[in-house]
Amino acid sequence: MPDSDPTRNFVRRISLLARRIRTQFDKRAGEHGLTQARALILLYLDLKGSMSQAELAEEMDVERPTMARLVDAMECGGLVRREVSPQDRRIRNVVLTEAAQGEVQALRALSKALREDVVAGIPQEDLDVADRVICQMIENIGRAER
Amino acid sequence: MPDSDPTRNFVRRISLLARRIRTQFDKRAGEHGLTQARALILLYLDLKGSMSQAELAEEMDVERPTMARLVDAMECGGLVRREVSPQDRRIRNVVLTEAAQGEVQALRALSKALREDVVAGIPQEDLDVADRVICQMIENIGRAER
DNA sequence: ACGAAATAGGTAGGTTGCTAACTATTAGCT
DNA sequence: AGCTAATAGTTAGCAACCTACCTATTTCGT
Repeated sequence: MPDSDPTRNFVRRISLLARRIRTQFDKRAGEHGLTQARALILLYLDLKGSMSQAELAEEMDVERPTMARLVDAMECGGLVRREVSPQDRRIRNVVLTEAAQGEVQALRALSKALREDVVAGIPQEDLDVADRVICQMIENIGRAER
Repeated sequence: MPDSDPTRNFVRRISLLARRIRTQFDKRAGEHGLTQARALILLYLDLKGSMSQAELAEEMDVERPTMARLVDAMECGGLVRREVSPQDRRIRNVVLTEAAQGEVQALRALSKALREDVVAGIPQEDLDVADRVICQMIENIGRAER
């Protein structure tokens, strides 16, 4: 960790990078009436077809109320439907509407393009190291939470 | 970038790490009635004595309305005071109250301890690489915004 | 000196996170 | 069968971000 000063260190840069990427994603996805979080839900549902809110929340590493709110907004926008699960009456399975399915390819392309912008000029081995570091940090912070 | 799938990649992990760190910081700082963002402002003001909102916003890489709102909350909590600048009538210099000054050492220690938890077991050379990668990404996303 | 451009702070509204707590349902244990 | 614990979804409230836009002040160029 190059900077030990809490006002100017790695942690702040991680947060800044995450925010900037999100803002840029939102901007690019805005033409589809989507944001990063919502786009991700679309992509997950496209992959898996139908998921409960709790499954989505777990996949996306967010809490259940967050997911409920996101799904609310998307249901209002006609992008997803909630269906009662035949196996368990607590569960609301979330599925894509036809309107949403038309967006998926564009979102994949958009996401790919943004990623390419973000990693431009960075050697693959450096990316691998950074990835390992981030994963270890996530693990470390998880341990610290106990 | 090891994962090209937008539902499961480095970008998501960056966001997750930032969020987890913040949540843990908030938890630890909560005993002082503070959150990460507010603590940072305190630390900046402790370093520099008095700063305008615009300066604070720039140092912390947030937008001015965000800073205004943070300072509002802290002013309400008796942690900072706003003073009109003698040089420029637009500017509100933000200064620490005495109550806030008593928190600074504790916040530094808390911040240091959390950082140590986050980087535990990671070799310094890996941390250096990761830092370089993050900085390059921030630069890349800045370029992509234009 | 005057007008245009830039800057500082502020308002309003939107988004996405979190926690605490609650109700309803299911799973597990005795 | 009955009770407890866990799970799914929801509500409420708080926090921190962003953008668009506005007013007031200062700076800059002519």
